[in-house]
Amino acid sequence: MAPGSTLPQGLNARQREAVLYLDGPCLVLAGAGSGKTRVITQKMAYLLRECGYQARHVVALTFTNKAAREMNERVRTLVDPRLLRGLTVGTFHSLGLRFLREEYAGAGLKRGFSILDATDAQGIVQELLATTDRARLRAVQQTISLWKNALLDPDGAARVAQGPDEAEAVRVYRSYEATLRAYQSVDFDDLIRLPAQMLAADEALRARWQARVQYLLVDEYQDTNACQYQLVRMLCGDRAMFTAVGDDDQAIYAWRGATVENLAQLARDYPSLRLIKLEQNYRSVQTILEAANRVIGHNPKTFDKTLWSDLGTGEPIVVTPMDSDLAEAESIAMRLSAARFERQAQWKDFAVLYRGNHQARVMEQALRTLRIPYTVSGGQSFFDKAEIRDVLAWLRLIANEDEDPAFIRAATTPRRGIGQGTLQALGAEAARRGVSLHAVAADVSEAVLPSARQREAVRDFVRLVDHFRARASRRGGAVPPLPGTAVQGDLLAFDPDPPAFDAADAAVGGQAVAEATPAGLAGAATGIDGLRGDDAARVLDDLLAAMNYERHLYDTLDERQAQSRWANVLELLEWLKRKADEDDMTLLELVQHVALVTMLERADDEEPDAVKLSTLHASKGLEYPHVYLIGVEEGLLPHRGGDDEGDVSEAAVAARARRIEEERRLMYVGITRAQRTLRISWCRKRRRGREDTICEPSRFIAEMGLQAEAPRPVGDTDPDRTLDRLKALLKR
DNA sequence: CGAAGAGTAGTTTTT
DNA sequence: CTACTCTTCG
Repeated sequence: MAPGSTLPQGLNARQREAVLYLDGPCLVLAGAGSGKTRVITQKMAYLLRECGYQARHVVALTFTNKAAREMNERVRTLVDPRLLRGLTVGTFHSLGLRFLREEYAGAGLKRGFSILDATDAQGIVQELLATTDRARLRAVQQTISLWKNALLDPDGAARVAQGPDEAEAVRVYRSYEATLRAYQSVDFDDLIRLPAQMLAADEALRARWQARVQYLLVDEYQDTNACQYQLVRMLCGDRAMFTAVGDDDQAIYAWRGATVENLAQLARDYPSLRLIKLEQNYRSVQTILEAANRVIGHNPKTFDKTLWSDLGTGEPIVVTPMDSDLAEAESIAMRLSAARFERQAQWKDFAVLYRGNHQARVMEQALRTLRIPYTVSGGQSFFDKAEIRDVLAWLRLIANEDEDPAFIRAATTPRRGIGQGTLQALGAEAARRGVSLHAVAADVSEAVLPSARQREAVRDFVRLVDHFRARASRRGGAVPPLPGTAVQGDLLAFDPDPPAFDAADAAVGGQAVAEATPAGLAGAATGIDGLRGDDAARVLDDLLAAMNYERHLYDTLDERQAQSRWANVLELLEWLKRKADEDDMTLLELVQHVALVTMLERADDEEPDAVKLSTLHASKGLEYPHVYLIGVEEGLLPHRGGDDEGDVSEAAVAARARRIEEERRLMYVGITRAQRTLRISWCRKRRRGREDTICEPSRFIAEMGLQAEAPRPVGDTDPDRTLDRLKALLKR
């Protein structure tokens, strides 16, 4: 589109209103498929091109990297690149990280603080709880996370905690926070909580950031939690120049602290809030929308909203009972083949959606036997793979030597003579002195480790780590600084205004209050953060060589696995080098960032022609011509929650009802992914653990109020004949 | 200390 | 069925 053409374009009246409204706070209730991304991107374009907003003053927040990426791409097609410099389109978490990168001192953090992912955090909780009971571990971690997201500190949590389990969780919460601080680390929740709290507490800080964020757009607003809401409010201030876009019917993240009430709360906090509803759906045929409307009609409504479309009636929705999950998968695989042929469609026109990740397994198997190409969404992320964590542990340790989890991982993989016993001894001493493992290891004494052999192993390891730390700190052949030397320089990749920070405060214990003086940054690229560009690439290669990691892989695994893992490591290296270069980030900044990133970036070349397998959660925001919704049974969808079945107390009943409502919204999300056809299946029998269980069809199927379709399994003969042909083919 | 083997438990959703 | 954990042995 030629810059200078009039915006907005190709919008309906409501969408247009949402884009043009700039007189104050604005809430857009955008039903599924009603073009909300279009509204946000067009509004950004409008702000930048027509209203004279500078890009660096406009911030758009999303929940997922995927959404952020998509928005970025779409806005790039609308606006001249020169006007986009400094524009922020990112997740809440990445904004929080950016904030902390500048304001770390105010949070009591050092510059090279680490971000612990869920796995790291779980390790800490496990240690504190001294249990390996998986369920209990998850429960406690979850509870702590919910408290954090509700802006409750351990004292606050103690006030609301009930029962012995929660009392214990409070205890763990307290130690957990102390541990994070000792590691100079933050977890995912802190990335939002800390900025929100700091902004609330410090007026000058608030003023500075409010000057920076002059217009804020928030996507998926129904999924915000108390922290995120607070952050939004603090960033907007009384000026309240923001647009929030959301859909209460698609709120599916209550389990991680999101509160739909934030939608209604917005109207209370901002009486001048302009409410705009988008109800025209551009995605689905009427049959599908009607079913979706009927299902969601069973939920109590905050905002009334009825989707409609003019895309025609469409084919009826088909519900099929299956004998087992295996039969379901095989049947769907065959149907997919048949349907692709009959409809002259592509594989990527089909999606199979399910409640839980584990359901993908059976489906994958069935697709593989029929040689149907597929991609699975979610699953374990690239950065969760063992080999990736192994390498990253080293980098993290170099960036932040206080981070014990990284120390432990790096010290023990590959094996280098440091095992349980050694670590225990180091750990005990570290606890006694209140310092990190690295600090103990750096000058390990005979009193701590009696065995000379162990001491030698530890010393070798520390030498290696320190070697790379020195390399990382060195610039142009200068002498490496001593350990503990203050880190200088504040090079930010994002070019924010004004450079909110000077550098020297790190030298005095990190608590110095920052003055908003424009920092003289010339020649400040010393210190550990200075590692960038070509240096980064060289150090990475050397580090990997020093780790002897490839050898380790081939020693411990069979050829095939070792090969694939090594390939992953190389890919990580390439990615790190490329990113460091592209985003002009230092390697160690990048290492921080990695916890937040999924490697979607490589999928951007072109998406392959493959059937999409996805959880319902991960499917939000996407659309497919033909959707198969599988495992639609009581107990799975709605998922049966905790074990408060017998509990008839008012609170428990209410909690159960709310859970069902959320599951219903999940069903709604699933239905509204479909553009043209929707097939739903459920299993009479399902393997659960070691036993088969009998299943009932989900109540949501009845709630769709479909035309009383006769429960004939051979309802459509044509595809079935194709199925038989395929079966015969397979036999041979 | 570490590797190989046997047993056992596990299945919601994600930044 | 698998992936992970705990145990035992070298």
